[in-house]
Amino acid sequence: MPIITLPDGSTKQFDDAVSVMQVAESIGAGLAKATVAGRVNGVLKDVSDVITEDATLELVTMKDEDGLHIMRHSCAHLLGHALKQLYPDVKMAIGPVVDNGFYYDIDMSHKVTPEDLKQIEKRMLSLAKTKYPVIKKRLSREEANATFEERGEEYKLELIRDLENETEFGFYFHEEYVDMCVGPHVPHMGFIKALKLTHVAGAYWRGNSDNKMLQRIYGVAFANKQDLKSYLLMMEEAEKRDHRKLGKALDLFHLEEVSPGMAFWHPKGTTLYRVVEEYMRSQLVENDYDEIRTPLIMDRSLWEKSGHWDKFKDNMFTTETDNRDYAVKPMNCPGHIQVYNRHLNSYRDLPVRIAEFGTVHRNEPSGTLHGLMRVRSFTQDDAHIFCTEDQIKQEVQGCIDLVFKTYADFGFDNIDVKFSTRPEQRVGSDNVWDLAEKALEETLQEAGLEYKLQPGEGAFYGPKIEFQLKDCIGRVWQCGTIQLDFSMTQAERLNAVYIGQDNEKHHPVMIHRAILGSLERFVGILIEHYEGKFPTWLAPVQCVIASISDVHNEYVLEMTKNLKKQGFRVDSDLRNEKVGFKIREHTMQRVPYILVVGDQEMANGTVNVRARGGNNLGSFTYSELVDLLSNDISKLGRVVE
RNA sequence: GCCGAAAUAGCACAAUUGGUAGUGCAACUGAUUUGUAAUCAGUAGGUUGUUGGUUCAAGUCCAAUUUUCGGCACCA
Repeated sequence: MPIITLPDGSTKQFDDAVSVMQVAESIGAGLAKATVAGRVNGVLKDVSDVITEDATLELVTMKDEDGLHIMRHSCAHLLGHALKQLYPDVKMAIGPVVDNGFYYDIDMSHKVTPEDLKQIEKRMLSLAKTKYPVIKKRLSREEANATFEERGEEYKLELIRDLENETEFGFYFHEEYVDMCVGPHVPHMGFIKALKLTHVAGAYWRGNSDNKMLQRIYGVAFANKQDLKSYLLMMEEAEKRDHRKLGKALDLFHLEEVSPGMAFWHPKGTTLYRVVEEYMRSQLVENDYDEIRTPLIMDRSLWEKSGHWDKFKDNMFTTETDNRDYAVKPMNCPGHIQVYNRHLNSYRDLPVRIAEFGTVHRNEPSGTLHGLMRVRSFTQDDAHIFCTEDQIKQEVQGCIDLVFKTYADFGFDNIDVKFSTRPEQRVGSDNVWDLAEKALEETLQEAGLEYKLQPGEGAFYGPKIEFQLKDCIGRVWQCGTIQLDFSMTQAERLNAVYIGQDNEKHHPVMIHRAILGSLERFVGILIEHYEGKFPTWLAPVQCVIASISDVHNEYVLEMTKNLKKQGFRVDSDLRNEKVGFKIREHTMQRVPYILVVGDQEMANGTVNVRARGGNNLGSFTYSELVDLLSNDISKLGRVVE
């Protein structure tokens, strides 16, 4: 005699075991119709699942995030249903839910084209329209195997084989199509109203590159057509922010075949890049770092000692001369240890903070390159802190503070923090890893930061904290990183030492830390974050002074010269064009201020200021203009436009 | 690296079944002297990513290769 407690606290008593749907029906027909699934004692269940004992129950509808999730999962099954009808020889692998949609990995000889996607989508929608019921059954291992053997679903059979301890499997029957799933799923396909198959791509079976490559069909799905439409519109808008497009349109940088994955920075892009670098340099001074520069190319033996050669030799650029093998540096740390070791250090010197805008080259696999986000040549705002074990927490805390201050100055407040622990392939004893992981984790907790644990994702020499930002279409990129390293400084590696209070030699702990990470990537993210409408601080051109006709040119040139002398980035536009033409062009170039000079302005010794966005701010004298720009710049990226 | 797609003027894009490579913007020249998102006219610009093949004829078909795009695997 189960007593069901509903979210409002009310209870319902039933004489016998009762299904989620029966409870919904007992409340009302409308609710029953809208119910996708139930949350029984906090666990999602199908509407057909039976409750035998007292429980709390929440009915899940499409207004619920979980409802949407379930519908998307059912979309994957619907995709399977449609595919099997259109391509009977297709073999289904796995079909999970992802952000905004779902995918299904499939194996078949026919290569799915974008044209095919349209046909498959059409079939899915027409199947959904019939609102056929989804029937759930629990099958024994034998029945499950028999079902998939009959259908030649070799991937599903492998999945069953690997679920060694299970005796029963959840099966969902979609008319003639069958899929195995933990569920829950929609009670009938009428819940699927708005979906779109977006693209097809390759994906390895079980995410392992030794396995066969399957075809992965991606789709998005929403509760209704309106939501789907606004999502697609949002994606279109987001694509306009793409740093590769804006990089071209705003004349910031380009990439070309002669040097894949290595950017050619144009004058405007270089200005932007340099402002970012100068900002970081000012932070180094404020936080007691010493800036250094180390060679691009160093002897192979150094990389063998550091352990990089062993793990990354395939991804390193090498060169050879006078019978010596060299590697182009993929990291700055070995060079920094050479500088640390230039003299004997005392415990009194620690912590030693050594920083470099270090350009590194990594021969990344060709398929990974992506605009400025993933490149083969990039500059890290890199630093290494040599300290004692007692100083670790304080130093890591200092790095975390610097990360958040820096990101806020650049206008970012949405930052994901990840904590990555020991990987399988690593150097250093387990004792040392225990120590390092504990130190980082405790600092994170003391800082009160929310973070996600990534087991096994650490660097080969130590655990790391990562700071991630998102690009315009939701892809996540690692920027800042703090890594704790007890190994590199040891005698058998690069042998960094200091003389302790006890007059004995000790090896310091090394903290690897980058705030922006790769300057290239960070600039790429800035471009997308601001859609190229950089705050005045970062804008490659802060204002353009446009003459109305050539009688004003001399005045414009004089004003331009004066502003440049004050350190502002100013261009003049004296072209023989109408002012509307000039304004259009500089607006499209996203210049923060356009200063118009005509007879009036010349007579009054002013400029007319038009702000980006089209607001006319009126007439400004020279000193008023200087104030306007200076005030703007002093806010850095902490501005809301 | 793997799977799939793509590559045409500085940029954005056309080019029917294989049949003279075009348009817009930008550039250059001239006219125009302009008041807040495009003044008008003219000129020039290309071995269609590269290499090879099929064909009377290739931007178009085939092969190889490079790069880019979308994912996957990788990411010190």
